[in-house]
Amino acid sequence: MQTETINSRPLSEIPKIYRVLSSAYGPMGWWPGETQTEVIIGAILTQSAAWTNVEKAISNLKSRGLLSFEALDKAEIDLLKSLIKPAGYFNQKAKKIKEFVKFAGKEFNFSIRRMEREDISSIREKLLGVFGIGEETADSIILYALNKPVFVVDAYTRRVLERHGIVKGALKEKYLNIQKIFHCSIPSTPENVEVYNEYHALLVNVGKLHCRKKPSCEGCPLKDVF
DNA sequence: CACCAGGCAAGTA
DNA sequence: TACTTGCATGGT
Repeated sequence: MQTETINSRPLSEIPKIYRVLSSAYGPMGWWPGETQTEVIIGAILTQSAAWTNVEKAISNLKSRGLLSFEALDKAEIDLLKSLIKPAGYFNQKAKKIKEFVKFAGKEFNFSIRRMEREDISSIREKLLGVFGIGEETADSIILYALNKPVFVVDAYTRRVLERHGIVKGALKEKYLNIQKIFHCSIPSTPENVEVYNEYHALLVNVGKLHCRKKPSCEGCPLKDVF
């Protein structure tokens, strides 16, 4: 047994936040994506981009039949750039997608099934070795595409924890340390995949509504709870 | 007009 | 290790 408290607050506040947000907003239905491959490509495209713009890019790819690893691997990179343009950073992201599918081919013979057979720490390490895949994107792929229990930490997660005084210095804290707080409170087991999925979506949602620069805490379900 | 969105890599000190 | 900067479109 290790960390029982976070800044002198009981660890049980993590699941409590989840309960409050869940009853306030209900099922969020993340991640939007018809296939596992689409979720993975979406995870790369959504890096520092608005989801509405990512949808346009994915729609463009889909209409050209470019949502399979094999097709993406064969496609001209300039075509790829033109199709994903709405998602922004298209030069960077086209290269990232190319590097990812090359990795998927070499390491897993373009098979998501083979990718799923890896255990979490192994696949996470491999993903982090791919150009363009950082910690959040790697964990998003593992959770939302491969359905394995890792908690995704993003900027909103940090802002919410910071704003409500749950974790002081959350904005600066290392990714794995923030993640550990959630893993210690809600164990990384297959039964909790749905909880991790929903929890991350709920944090992004409440963050968007109430945790931007201008404090608009009015109506926030977490107001006066912590 | 300014600001920012479900980050990351590369460069600098 | 700890900052800083470039990457780019589209909505508010």
